[in-house]
Amino acid sequence: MHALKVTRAEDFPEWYQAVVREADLAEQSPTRGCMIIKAWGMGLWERFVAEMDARIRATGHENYYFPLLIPLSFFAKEAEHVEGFAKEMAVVTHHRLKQIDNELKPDPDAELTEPLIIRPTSETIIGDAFSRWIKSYRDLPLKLNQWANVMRWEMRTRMFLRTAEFLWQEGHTAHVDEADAMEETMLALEIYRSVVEDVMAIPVILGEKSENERFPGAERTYSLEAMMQDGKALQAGTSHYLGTHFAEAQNIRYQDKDGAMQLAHTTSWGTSTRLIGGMIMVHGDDDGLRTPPAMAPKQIVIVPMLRGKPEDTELKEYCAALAAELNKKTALGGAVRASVDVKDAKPTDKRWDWVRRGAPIICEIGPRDAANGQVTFIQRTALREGEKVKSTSVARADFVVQAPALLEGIQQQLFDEARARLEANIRADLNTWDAIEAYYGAGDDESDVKGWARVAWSRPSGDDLERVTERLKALKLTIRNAPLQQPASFDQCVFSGKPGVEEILIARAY
RNA sequence: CGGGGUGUAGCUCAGCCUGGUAGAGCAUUAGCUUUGGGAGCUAAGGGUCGCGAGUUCGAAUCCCGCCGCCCCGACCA
Repeated sequence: MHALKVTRAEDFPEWYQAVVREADLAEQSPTRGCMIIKAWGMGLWERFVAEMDARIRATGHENYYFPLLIPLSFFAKEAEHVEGFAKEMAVVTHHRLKQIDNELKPDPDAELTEPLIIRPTSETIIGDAFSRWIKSYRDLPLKLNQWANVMRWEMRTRMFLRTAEFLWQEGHTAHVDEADAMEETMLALEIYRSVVEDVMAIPVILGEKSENERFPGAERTYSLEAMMQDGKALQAGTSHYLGTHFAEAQNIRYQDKDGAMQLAHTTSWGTSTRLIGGMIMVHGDDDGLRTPPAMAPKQIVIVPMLRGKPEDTELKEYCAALAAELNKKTALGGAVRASVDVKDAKPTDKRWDWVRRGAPIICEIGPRDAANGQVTFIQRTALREGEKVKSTSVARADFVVQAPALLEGIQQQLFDEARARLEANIRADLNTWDAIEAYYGAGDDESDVKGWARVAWSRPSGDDLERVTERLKALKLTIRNAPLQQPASFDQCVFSGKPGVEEILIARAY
């Protein structure tokens, strides 16, 4: 018997929805395509923010805040950028409501002279500020970051993975030249790798996006690609070298040491609440989420087995003291996060609530444990032994000493499991188009996992690239990225038979 | 935005074909029993059946329109 009614094997999308709901992560809101992020889900996001923000600051960036609303005219400046976002922008046109025919409607007399766009990303308004702030080479590099909500009017939304409104972090920087800006682009990618792999325990492959998958207005786009348990890829973060495109469009110029005017080279990079969805699909099991300890808002949850009897008081004290002792310990680079679940609910219900949320360690302390000075716990990543829930009892002092190593072990275990899955599901032997078609085209049974393929190609451009993506689309495949780590020599291009110049990852994707 | 599905109690769903003003299980509340582990018995509360218009003496049920959600597609840093 599992804690969720749907298993991954039965129906992966249904299972995903069940985890979001049952683990108390988020729920659908009355506003179309938007979600209410609940305490455990928000706690995960806050852990992400803490870890990401620390790394962004440590590398010389500072946080700013720009407006939610952007003048429409700002978007008209960078042609590709507008084209990329025009179809999904929410527009504010009025500043007042009025009762008309018994209905509240925008007041026709209160139309804005210039409509405002709810930001889908902030390149334009930040670029505008850059153009005023940057005058001299001494003003560069300018490295800033913003934590914000953005809105993109998506046709098809999915909790965390693609919502109309989402929370994210967007870094924006300006540099004297390409070399400096490229260094920054790769630095951002490394910051992302560190948080996604070391904190979220999600193994990723870093690489460059193909021409057709680039951010609108970017010169080069790099991504982190993660593999979900159904074999699909999820873009876990992107970093863009914008060249001088935005500098030209928005007049971001500086005077160099010789007094000559130069265009700044800019970058932008972002990660979002989408990663929470990725974490669910990488680490979840049929009992709910398995939260990596470094991400868990509560790493150790203590459930006292209260019986409504006099000894309850002593039991509560024992548990509170245990939590306090654990909180003095250090694990995964920070203080251990342990707390007692004092909610007035049945202990077994509380246990399963925490199992579904994926608390790494759940302690269940009864009067006998308190009397014997011991701790009985279950480990989320080793929940069952056969059909039964596996619990372990150890002396309290030993548990406190071992807890940090236990948490670190769970963190490592989750990462190793995910990495083994990633490596096992990348085919490197599909070196002809026929082989690709045979593999991905055959028996479209949704239940068998079809992972990624790593293939050589001749890096076509323009119409040739268009034809390649059409062929891939027929198999529901997309080009994910060209991994940074490339072999010394290449097979023939699987699409054209020409000499290969690069290897790319192709996969079905979210 | 196209195709398919779906919307009935907090949750999972039955009822709809063959109209007669609402059901089950779980959850909730109360009482009793139980107590090293997703307890048992008894009782109670809870729904303008997604929204709107229509046919009808009468609509959860039939007709029309709209909306949300889920899946596939298109689209998508």
